[in-house]
Amino acid sequence: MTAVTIQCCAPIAREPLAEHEAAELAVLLKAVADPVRLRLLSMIGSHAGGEACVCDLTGAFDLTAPTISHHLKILRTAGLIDGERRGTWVYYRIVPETVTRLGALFAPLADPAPASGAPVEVEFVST
Amino acid sequence: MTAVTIQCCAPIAREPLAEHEAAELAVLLKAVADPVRLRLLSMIGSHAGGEACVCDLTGAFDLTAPTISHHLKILRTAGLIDGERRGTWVYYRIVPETVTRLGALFAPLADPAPASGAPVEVEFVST
DNA sequence: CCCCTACTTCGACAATTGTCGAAATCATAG
DNA sequence: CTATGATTTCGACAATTGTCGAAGTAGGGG
Repeated sequence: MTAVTIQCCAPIAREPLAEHEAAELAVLLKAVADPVRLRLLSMIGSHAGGEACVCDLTGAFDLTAPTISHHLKILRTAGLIDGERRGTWVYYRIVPETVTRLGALFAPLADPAPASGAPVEVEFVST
Repeated sequence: MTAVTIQCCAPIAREPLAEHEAAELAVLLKAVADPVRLRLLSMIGSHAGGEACVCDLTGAFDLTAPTISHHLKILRTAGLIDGERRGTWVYYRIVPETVTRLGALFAPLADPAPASGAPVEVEFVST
């Protein structure tokens, strides 16, 4: 099952999110909004070779295999990771595009007009 | 105003998240992982003057005032917005440090790992 | 072939969450 | 002081979610 690759939405504080954009993003965010899944994601991403098999992951948790599998499925469905079976083991790796998209959503809030594709600089507005 | 950067946690794919870090971040992410709250956040952030009163927000939803208030409370408790009462109305504004912190979590993943398997290509998806 | 290990799917259950209506609080106007 | 409008708190309820054990699929080795 391969996931949807959606791309949309300027940084969250730039302009009001449309209803359907918000709904889409919420699915993605719900997928990361869990301690177990956050750790799974970071374990997979930082694992040597950029991938980890389920057997590398389950040991780190006090949870049963079905539960870990359930969380991995949610991450996969959201398009955050991608799994591949090689022989006995199933290997997961991060889908960088999706993670990057999340990063862009919460990009530093700047004044509404850096115009071109130039990098955005952080600027805090003082009250 | 000084640009405070709250630090916790390198980008998610950099190193395994500690259990308590994951728990903490999950609270923050749960706060944004809802369509209504995402829209609230973006409406507040992109509103003229950088702030919006509750009365500016409720009209955009098909929800009752108590429900909007509930969502605002969750955002506030998570440290994503800050509210201030001025006369009859309550004004909310974004707390940029917290939003920035989320952005840093999903910062573009650099070189994932010492080549041991297939390399991961980092691609930037822009809107 | 049968078994064993790795992983996923299924069905059930308790805990959490989003929503509402009713009632409370808070500030201004009369 | 009372009335009115803006917002929050409270209590209840249905829907969603995280977890488990049991059973299913897939691959490798005797």
